[in-house]
Amino acid sequence: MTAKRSGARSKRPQRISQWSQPAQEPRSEPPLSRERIVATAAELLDAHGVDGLTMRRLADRLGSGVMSLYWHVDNKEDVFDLALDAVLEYRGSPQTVQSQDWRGEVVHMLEDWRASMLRHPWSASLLPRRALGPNILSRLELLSKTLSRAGVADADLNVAIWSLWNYVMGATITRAGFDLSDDDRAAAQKRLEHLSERYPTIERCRLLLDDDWDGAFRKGLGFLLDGLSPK
Amino acid sequence: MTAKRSGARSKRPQRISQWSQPAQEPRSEPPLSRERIVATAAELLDAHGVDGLTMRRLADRLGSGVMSLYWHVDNKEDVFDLALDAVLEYRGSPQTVQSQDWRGEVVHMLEDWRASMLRHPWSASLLPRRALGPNILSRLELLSKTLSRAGVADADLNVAIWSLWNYVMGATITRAGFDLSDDDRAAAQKRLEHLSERYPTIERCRLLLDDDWDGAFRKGLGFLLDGLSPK
DNA sequence: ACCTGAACACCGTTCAAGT
DNA sequence: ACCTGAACACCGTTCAAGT
Repeated sequence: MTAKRSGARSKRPQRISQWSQPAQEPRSEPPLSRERIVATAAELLDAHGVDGLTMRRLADRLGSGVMSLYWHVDNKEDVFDLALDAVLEYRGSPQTVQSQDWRGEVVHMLEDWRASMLRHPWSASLLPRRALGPNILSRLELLSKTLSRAGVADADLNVAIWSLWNYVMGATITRAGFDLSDDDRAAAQKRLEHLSERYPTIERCRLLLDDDWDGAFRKGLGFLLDGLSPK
Repeated sequence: MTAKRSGARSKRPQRISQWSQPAQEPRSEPPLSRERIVATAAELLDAHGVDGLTMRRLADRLGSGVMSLYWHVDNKEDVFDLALDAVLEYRGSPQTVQSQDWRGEVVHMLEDWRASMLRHPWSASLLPRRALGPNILSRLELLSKTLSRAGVADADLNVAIWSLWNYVMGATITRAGFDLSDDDRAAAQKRLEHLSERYPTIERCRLLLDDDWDGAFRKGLGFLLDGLSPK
């Protein structure tokens, strides 16, 4: 259904006659597969960002013709969907013991969620309008189960889940977007200085200069969980 | 600096000789301007979505050559940045009286923020990696001022602001993304039914079918504000 | 079942030039 | 100061065909 990241198997065919291969690509490629396509797409996205992913480049890197991709994949949108979900595979504690510390569990899960996406910043900018892949659904399921066990009533569960989801997605997108060059930072700073009479409060609390993103994420999540906690 | 939405002035030149105009576009266009470009871009985005905005189509609709746009605008990215900020102009209560109900004020501001973006769903998908335009900064400034007046200490202000921002942006992006056709909804539903043994909790609380987005937004925001309230 | 090249209908932007 | 057309180096995808 989606990239299971089974790793490209290295069962390479290896039948190269000495001269028929025109000294182009000595490495013989394993056969094309959905998994290889998605993994390579993620590499390309890591290296060149969202705009750097091109069906032609993807095919190039896979050593195939462009149109070969379309046998395994519907279209470029499909590649994006699969790449996003692939990055979100959850490798949490395999057998969660019935812990008493549900808050700690939730915080851990959501910090991992955010960290997984920030490792591949393009995933944040892919979030809008993308479908919920199986890995995302798994994470949502685990979150739901934990909250439910913690005593959140079914009637409140949806609000709790969406609130946490919203918070995490907003934080991740924002953080990924602000992970700019120092030049950009300096420019923003300069603009703010110049306009400090227009945005005095922002200027005073140095909103745009605070770079303790991780701390702010944890603290705000704490506040949200305070509000969500079953009474 | 950015689109002030001053409205296209209608000081149209009006010097059309009867035959030199080859019966193409009878309407004589007002001169090109940053404002007109941004306003027209927003129209195009409303009508055809993010992928529907093309420099060529934009120029067409403005009755100019493509390259004329580049005199007023750096590039396509620039157009996106300007369009996003243009949609976020805040027309709130002009002279806020020193209200006692800071919570009500914050809720109103953030609901308006979300509503403004949902009126133009493309704005949500434009959020990642976009710069903070003057209208966004104004909204952040107003939010900061209100929280500060409400008694949030400067030391906690950044966390409070970013938490609320994250929540609103996450909620807006999610909601805009889920505003799909009924077909998509039905498909998601079907997939979930089929996989209900894999995602039992999600299935049980009908997470993906609950469509009281506004209510969920308000409730979750309430929880977050509970946590953020100065003690 | 899987892969391919040619072709189509587009893109954003550079450049050298016009007024 | 403002606008332009031609040209460049790309795109994603259809199609008819190959093995």
